[in-house]
Amino acid sequence: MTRVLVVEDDPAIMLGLVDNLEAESYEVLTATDGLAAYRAIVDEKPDLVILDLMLPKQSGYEVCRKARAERITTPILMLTARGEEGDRVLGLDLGADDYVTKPFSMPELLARVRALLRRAYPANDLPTELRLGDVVVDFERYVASKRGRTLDLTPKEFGVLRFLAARAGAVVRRDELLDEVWGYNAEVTTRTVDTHVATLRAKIETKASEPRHLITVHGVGYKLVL
Amino acid sequence: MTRVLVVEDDPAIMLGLVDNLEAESYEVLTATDGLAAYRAIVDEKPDLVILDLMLPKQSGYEVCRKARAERITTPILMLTARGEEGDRVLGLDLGADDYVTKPFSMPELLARVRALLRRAYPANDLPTELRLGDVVVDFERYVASKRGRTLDLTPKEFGVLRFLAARAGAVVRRDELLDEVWGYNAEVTTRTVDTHVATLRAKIETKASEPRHLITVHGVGYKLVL
DNA sequence: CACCCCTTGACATTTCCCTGACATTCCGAG
DNA sequence: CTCGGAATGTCAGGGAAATGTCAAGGGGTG
Repeated sequence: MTRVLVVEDDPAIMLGLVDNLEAESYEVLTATDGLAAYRAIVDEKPDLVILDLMLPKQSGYEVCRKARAERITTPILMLTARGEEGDRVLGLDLGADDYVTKPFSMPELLARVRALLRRAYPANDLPTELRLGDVVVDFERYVASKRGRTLDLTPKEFGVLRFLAARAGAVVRRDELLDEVWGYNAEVTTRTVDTHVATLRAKIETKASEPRHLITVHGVGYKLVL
Repeated sequence: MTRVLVVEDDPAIMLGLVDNLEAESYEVLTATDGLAAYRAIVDEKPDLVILDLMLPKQSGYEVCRKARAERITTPILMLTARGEEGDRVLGLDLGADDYVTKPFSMPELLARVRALLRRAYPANDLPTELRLGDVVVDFERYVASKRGRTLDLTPKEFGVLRFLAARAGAVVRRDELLDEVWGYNAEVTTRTVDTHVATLRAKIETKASEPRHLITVHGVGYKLVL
């Protein structure tokens, strides 16, 4: 079962979080100050951490920084209050993978938790390999080739291709791609997705102007046809 | 018809909410204090509650907690003011399903209402597939074919067809189609619907002048006959 | 510093949507 | 049954919106 560590000193918020996370059938661990949080991360190795920024003894981003310094890659979702605007950027810099500002809506937070888990542990529903005609992509090793020739794909291109492959055949909207590949609060235009699809086409399609695999569905998004 | 309970003590905000909700053709109930709100939730069993946080007699927070304690699962959308972001507001996860902060944008609020209702009552969902004689439509892949030959349908055509399919056999009025397919505040003539039905007929009917599936019900709307 | 990747903006191109005009059909009144 | 008005069918053009394309610039990294 997926284990989530919640670090929060406000009892009311803590209660809400625990209830809702348990309702989604996560196993929930708790901590109410920074030092305990860090110990829990190290000792319990949760699958995900929800970390309040303002904490007794040691702030959330201290915890975050320390964990990252120790090469702990557990995904961290930071909770920030509205006034702490500048901090949120800092939090992301220090290694948090996403953040939400308080007061937050529970459905949104749960959605982000799911998204983070999906991105961090892709083994579950993302493919490790893809074959498209004469193109072979190995998502684990980040290697791709076409007729034996190496294809240089960028990380984002791998990400886009992989997510499209996970839903092969179905249409994926641009904002879904942004949420999953770029992260939930990437401040990026949906047009960026188009460019990446374009460069992907240039690399994997035989004729980029007449794509046979990376298909545009006007007004909706893209789909990958095997 | 969907019934929405609005709990708000400020007459101006109340009026705006009621007007807009009724314009979206919800049936609107009202209450102006916490006690009346709780009674209304229990007695009237609305499909959704829009609940102001600061209320006379009993706060929205209290109402929410009491309702949840009684295992009432009606979706609750909490209204909070910007200044009220004390601990109590932050604790709203004790049962509210979503919140918006005042001042809020009406389109956003309406969007959240729709989202909550969709999540809470996923009953009359849209079909993912449709078979009409020799026509097959896959709404997920956005693919349609007739006797194996690909049919090029536009997004709006998919939308119209899908909604008609959801109510297969029943007559759907033009304004219903506009609301569902085009969106609630689309500024479009009902005649536009006719055009799209016409193009759909040209594509999926064997003889467009004698439709066997997309049937006109004079003076009312259209219906899809399987 | 040089390189790579990402992002964005401008511009070109494609696709689709809406409207208006006219033709046709439907339905109720007489 | 016939007629007239209203509703619907049909069609094509203007224009908006979505997407394709390309190049330039910024930020990070080695």
